[in-house]
Amino acid sequence: MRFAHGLPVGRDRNSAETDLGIKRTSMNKMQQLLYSDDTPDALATKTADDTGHRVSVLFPLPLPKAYDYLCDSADKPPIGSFVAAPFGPREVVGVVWPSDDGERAKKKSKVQKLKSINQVYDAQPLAADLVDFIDWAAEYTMYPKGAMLRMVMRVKDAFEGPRMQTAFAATGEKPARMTPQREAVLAAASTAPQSAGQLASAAGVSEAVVRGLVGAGGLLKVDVDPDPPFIAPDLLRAGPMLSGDQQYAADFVATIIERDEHKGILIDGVTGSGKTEVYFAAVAAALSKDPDAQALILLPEIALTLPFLERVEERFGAAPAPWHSELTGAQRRRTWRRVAEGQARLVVGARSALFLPFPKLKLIVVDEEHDGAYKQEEGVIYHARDLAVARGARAGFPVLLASATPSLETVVNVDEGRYEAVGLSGRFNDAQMPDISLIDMRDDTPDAGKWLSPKLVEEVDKNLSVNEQTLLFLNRRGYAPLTLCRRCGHKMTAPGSDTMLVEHRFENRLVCHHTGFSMPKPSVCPVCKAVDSLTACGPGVERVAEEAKERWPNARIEVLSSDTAPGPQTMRAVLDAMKAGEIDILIATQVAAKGHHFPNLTLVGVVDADLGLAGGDLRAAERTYQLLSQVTGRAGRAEKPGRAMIQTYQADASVLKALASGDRDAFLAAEAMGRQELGFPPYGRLAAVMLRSPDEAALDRAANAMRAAAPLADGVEILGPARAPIYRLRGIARMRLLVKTRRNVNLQAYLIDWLKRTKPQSGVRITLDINPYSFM
DNA sequence: AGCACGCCGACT
DNA sequence: GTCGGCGTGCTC
Repeated sequence: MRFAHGLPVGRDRNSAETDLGIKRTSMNKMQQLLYSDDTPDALATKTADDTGHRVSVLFPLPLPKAYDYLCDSADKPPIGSFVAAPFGPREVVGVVWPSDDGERAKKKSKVQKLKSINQVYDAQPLAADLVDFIDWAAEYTMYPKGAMLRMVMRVKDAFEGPRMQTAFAATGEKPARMTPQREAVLAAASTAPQSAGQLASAAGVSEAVVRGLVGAGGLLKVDVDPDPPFIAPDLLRAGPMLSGDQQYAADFVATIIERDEHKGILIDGVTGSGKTEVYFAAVAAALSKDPDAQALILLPEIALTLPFLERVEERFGAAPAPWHSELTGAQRRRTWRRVAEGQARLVVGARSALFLPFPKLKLIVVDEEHDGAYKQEEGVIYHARDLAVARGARAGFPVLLASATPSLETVVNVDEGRYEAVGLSGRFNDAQMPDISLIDMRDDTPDAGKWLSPKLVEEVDKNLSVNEQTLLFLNRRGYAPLTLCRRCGHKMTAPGSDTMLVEHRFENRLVCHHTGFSMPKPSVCPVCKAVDSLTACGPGVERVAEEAKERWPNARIEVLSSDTAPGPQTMRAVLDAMKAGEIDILIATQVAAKGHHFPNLTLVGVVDADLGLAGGDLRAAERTYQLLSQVTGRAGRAEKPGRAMIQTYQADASVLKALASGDRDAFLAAEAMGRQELGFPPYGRLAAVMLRSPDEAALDRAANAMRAAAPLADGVEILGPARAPIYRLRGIARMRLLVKTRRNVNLQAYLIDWLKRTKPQSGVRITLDINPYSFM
């Protein structure tokens, strides 16, 4: 794929088809199903209104279908309404759902007594496109519909509307008897209504004074909404001047928004090329078009920082509604409610923001679309970028994917004409791309117990001598990734897990990065009892920092990783110090790779480029390219191009050669060819079937039985079962089967058929991961 | 997800 | 003889 910069690439095709399109399944028609063409097919969203006062209700529980209830036919709640209904021995809040016609037909033959709905909530019903999306996403990911609905309803009781809080507002009248205390309270209340406690503390008096003023007529009791509305984005506010490329891209996107149709659109441009301004313009266009329209900007969790929110505020004169894992309960409720009302028009959020109850979503932007953080790996497993595209395709609005290093999936979608693409060239302020070179560690070997090659050391020396900053990148937290007994060879692992304990020397502890387990570093080997025999093997950032401090005793050296000892504020402080030029050498994990601009950083050293290539899952090379391209891109500034040195023992690896030559498109083409030959995504479909059990023998039996039960089908290949790379985790053993199919096979239908033929084994749990990214 | 039903160990 | 462990199954 090559982009003529400023020109849209990709044949025009009207189809809103994505790779995610799947057919509704009908169990006994396997042949038809398995080889059906891929066009997505509208799921039934129409109301089967023939049955008067009967409604289906879906509960936010891991249940695959909705349940039928009676209701007063006079005020039958529309689809999407929140209702409370008796369910088993208790009452549960659910959502009125489209009834499944097939299910209904079955039931009509049976006499069935239905219970009645208890209550219909006053809240705005969920939008039809969200209901449709939940149905589709459940079918695609193979999770029960109710589990998907739970993603929408995770904010407890938010649909009940505001729990009004009592506040006191100044009436404007002064009671006859005034005191200094009363004056102070009235002064505090004159700005905005506040609670008795707030007024009392603002005035430095007791709450008795506040209550007294109510009786005396100076204050009035009012109910206030505890969730203040969001300030509307100012759509007329002028953004910065756009470059020619940016303007072209913005206009191109605006045309598609104007046409009100779905398109996946890749915004392709290096860091600093101004992708953000292009999609800000798109947001403005989408929101201007319709006064009720809403837009969502998705970011990988890690990029969702205060600086980004401030940038949005600067552009639109108002902070967006935020959505991420760090929000407090109250903040979460505020965003959820205001989004549901349509009041919050611009949301900036992490992947789960996709499940907010937008009544009129008209645009989704997926920034850093290649980022692995979009893949939810726990609970309901889904890929937010893929679901975002599917949501836009089904609801008929555009979805923008922005990246400097787009995923192969997206690039192939562009090449095959399913997505559009606009390219941005050049860096802001004419900053140059860094000069990247490889250091072959076989020729340029560091001394024993050291990790920096002579060449890299020499470059750092040069940089120090001209007072420019250096970033040494190593994607490994802690001091050493492996702790080994020199006498008996025992490797320290977490209890019940096949995970190595990582030494963290700041805290003098051994830590498991997978389970969270940690222990003080023992002085005796737990197996052979040898004293002081435990040895640190391999480097982490702390160890490289130790080496750097030894080598450059006069340089200002800092370590930065997600667990830099004293706490999260430290991270901010280190980043600020780096920006301010108060650090000469920063040794960091990937937390430093994203979204920070260090003006005096001119040298980036990648300590171990081979780290991400080990293990060899299908996306290892791609991820390495993306990560290292981002990290090395940190080097350089307007007046002076930066340089990056990549240490590797695999200097012939095509990924690294492509990085050094800057030929991204050649790398992608080679990578695509490799995937195509093997039939891996995006040229084939892949699903992981994971089995877990505390009982290893039972797990083995179950996995083999499952393999044996796999139906033969043309274009379907079963791989495994194989033990997970981390076989035991927290006392649970895990095995995996992979299903690889041709692209025209309905993978979900195959899996349903397979699972039907598999006897459930007691104590063995099965989870499915459609299009897996993690193979741990 | 809850919650009940149901079938095997250590207690009044 | 009961209290209670959590495996299995159901909820319109």
